[in-house]
Amino acid sequence: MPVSITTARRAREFAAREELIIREARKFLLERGFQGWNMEDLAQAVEYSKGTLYQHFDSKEDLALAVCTGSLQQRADLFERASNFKGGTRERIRAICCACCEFATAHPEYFHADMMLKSASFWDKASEERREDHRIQAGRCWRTIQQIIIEAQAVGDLPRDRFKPEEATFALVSVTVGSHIMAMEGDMRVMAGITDPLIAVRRNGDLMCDGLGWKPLSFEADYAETDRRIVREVFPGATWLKSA
Amino acid sequence: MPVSITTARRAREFAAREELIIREARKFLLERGFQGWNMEDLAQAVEYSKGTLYQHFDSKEDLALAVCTGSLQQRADLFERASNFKGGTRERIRAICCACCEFATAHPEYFHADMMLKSASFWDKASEERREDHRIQAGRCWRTIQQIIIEAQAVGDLPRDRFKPEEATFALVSVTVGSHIMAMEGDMRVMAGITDPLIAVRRNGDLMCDGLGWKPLSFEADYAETDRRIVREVFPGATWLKSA
DNA sequence: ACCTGAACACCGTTCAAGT
DNA sequence: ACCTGAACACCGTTCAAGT
Repeated sequence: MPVSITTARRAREFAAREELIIREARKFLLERGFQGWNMEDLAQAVEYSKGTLYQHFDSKEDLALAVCTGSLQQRADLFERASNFKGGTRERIRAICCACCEFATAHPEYFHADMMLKSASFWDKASEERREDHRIQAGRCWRTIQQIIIEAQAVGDLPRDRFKPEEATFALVSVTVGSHIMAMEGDMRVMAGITDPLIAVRRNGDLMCDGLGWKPLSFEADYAETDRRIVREVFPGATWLKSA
Repeated sequence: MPVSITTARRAREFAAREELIIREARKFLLERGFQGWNMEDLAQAVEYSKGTLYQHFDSKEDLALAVCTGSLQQRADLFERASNFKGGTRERIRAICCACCEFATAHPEYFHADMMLKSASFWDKASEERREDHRIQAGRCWRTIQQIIIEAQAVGDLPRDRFKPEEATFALVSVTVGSHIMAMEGDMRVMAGITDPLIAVRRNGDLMCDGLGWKPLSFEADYAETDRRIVREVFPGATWLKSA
């Protein structure tokens, strides 16, 4: 038997096993947080030994980063899908905010995990390859927003003279991430009188768009119908709009 | 000797030792992150045994939370100082943003530490007393912003009909926290073309105020002189304005 | 009454031995 | 060639012994 056939199958099986590990690790991260499980638990869940886990991942952190990158890839997919929504630039950026909601609903563990990624010593313990993978997906998310902004400035929906496109992108990314993080905290929700976190996140995105001068401004137009169209055309089956 | 005199002195000495431990732990957190040191290291640094550390703190997390609460208290102090700035409501909220810069300069470890606080299993490991202390200081920060917003709505600088005060407070808190977090990341700074993170944070705060319709809007007025006044009157010796 | 540090427990990681 | 799990290392936490 030619070696190449065997090695190809082996490579597929190896990749499939890696997927299995990541899938189980995602469940653990979601249900118990990074500290709430150990490599022994995970080895039992995937029915391999601890040693085998380390054939795939340099460290527990490396594995957790792989989980996060997988989620981030889906986030980027949703962003790109949203950016193709047929509508004005402000409606399309609204679709991106809806993609955030869709993502947050599908990956409720992600923002907790994202906090983990931002704690100091985490990245050092992951392999350069995984870090690069993460950077690629983060870049896709960034560029999707950036392109809508460039287009909005080109067609005159967004002022050209007040800021560079990347400043606007940074503002939108910051407010979205910040809102998600803040809305996760119970105390914060009480103080802010938040009943539905995702509505609060979309609202803040809206306010930032208004601040950028992105026409038509949120209080000059009624976007309720746009939201319904976004759900219908881009995210059928979405559950996060009903209470809006 | 009356017992009460001795116990009073003991209590003072105990409190002083706790301060010492927190001070050294802050240095470690700043220089090495939560994982970068152990209780043995800290015991040596403060010249007590590990057992003594546990007379003060339930766990390493409990101690780290105490460090963070200490920082947050100073943040709240700066906020309250800033809110007394003599000027319009929009100038006063600008002073709060400057307080954030002052705080970020004095406590560069805080935002990394804050990420740690938001990771899942952290709070469980801290004592209820420390959690309550942290909540109190967070509440002070929140209320300082909230009061300026209420005042701004009362005097007509801020629309009354578009949102409740707590929605506006939530928006401002979210964008500020989100901007700090995002501006910490090297990749993000490159993509966003950020040279000075604190300028980017203030800029985003400005854009959110514009989005709220907080008059006078940032592009209708020149706040450069206000910034200089804020530094002169509230934060003399500040280093974060020069490059603005 | 207070402090100490040896001992314990837990878990991430490695690697010699097995198939 | 690949997998295993005992062994190791590290460190947070406890508590019996000491002063």
